[in-house]
Amino acid sequence: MSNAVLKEEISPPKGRPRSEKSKNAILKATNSLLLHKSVQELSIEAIAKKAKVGKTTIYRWWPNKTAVVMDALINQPGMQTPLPTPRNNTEAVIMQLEKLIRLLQSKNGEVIAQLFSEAQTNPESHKIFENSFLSPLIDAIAFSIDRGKAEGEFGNTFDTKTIVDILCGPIFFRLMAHRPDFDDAFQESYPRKAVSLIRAN
Amino acid sequence: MSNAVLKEEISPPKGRPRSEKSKNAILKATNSLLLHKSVQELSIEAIAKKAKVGKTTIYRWWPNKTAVVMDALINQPGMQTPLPTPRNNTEAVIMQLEKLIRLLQSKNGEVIAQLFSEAQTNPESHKIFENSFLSPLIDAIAFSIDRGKAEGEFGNTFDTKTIVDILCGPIFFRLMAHRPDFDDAFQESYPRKAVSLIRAN
DNA sequence: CCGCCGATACGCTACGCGCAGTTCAGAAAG
DNA sequence: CTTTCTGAACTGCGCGTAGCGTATCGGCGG
Repeated sequence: MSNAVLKEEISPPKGRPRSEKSKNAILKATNSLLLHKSVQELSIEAIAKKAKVGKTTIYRWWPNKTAVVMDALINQPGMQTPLPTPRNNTEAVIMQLEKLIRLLQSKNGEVIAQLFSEAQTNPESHKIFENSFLSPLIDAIAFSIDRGKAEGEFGNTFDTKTIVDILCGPIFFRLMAHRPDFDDAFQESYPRKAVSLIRAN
Repeated sequence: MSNAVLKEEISPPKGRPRSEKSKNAILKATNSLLLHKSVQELSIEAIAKKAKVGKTTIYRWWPNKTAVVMDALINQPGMQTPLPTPRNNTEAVIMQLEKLIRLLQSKNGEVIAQLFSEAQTNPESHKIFENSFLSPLIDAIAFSIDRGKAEGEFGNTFDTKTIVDILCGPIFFRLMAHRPDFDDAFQESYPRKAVSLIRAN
């Protein structure tokens, strides 16, 4: 956080500084390669080659492939579009679900599904995926639900964590189990219906 | 299916028959290695070495690693325990969900999650996983739901496919996103509550 | 009934390939 | 002059394929 700034202020960086040019080249090359390859097919060597950069330069700054891809994904144009302010918590959750589905329907959705997969194998990757993607998503929805509970919009039959699972699980399940059905009709109808399920409870 | 029998009746197999001993050794070695390795870490070479079998013997009978692991998983003791006959469709679905969670809680659950992941990358693996695991599971639940709809136990707000997603999605999501919470309490409470959600609709 | 033949499976070894992850010497920035 | 970055070279592993000699089946001719 501001630690970095603080650190720089106290002790100005010694030695040669990190090359921003190389960093950008790596992220750009990664995004470019991901247009034609899956995350698993992607190799660090290919990234290094395309970015005209040594492999070491990549390994120095990222612990593994997942981290590189995650970074490339986030530092992409139009990734942080904020939501309009909702009128109530029910609507907030619906909009968050819609946003999630929209995101997963794009080319990036494929990449995210692959990162999710990678996370199943590698604990290190799991942490990165969780911290960079899953937790922010879940926390945001959980927050709206908690507030909705407090304000009487949602019932208390399920604990918040389970409600999040019930809302998000089907989205990921459909994406990963039968992607052909992950279509516009689903995006259109699912969020409202899913939320209506838990409104009463 | 019976095609195999039919084929044998028409043209009895020529040449040296497949060695059941090798087949069993391969499946056993696979299961054994999976106790300490992930599916992705598992190598065909390691299986061959442990089973004291030529690599070619494996490649001859299985198209890829996923197929071997899937086969090893199915041909495991206590894998096909039939369900007791339910009194109604609601109960049938509950029992199926309980069975699924129980299965995923065992060591096999980890392996299945990894196979699910592998399926995201490789279309070939996806087909195998779908045919051997996902489809049977989904079809069974869908059948109960359809009958439940016809008999008035369930409503028609959601189409059957979406209901299956709503019931199964959270299970896989919790397994893959935050396994620590995939515990006994979840197994105990989730199926009944989840089904109760869709009873009214 | 015996023994050979074609067909297929077997275990084994070896190969080329691609990628992971590390080492090293030197260049670049302060 | 010190610190850090950088790319090339190196090591090791596993994949998937090919070829060798051997084992085991059914069928056929003697």
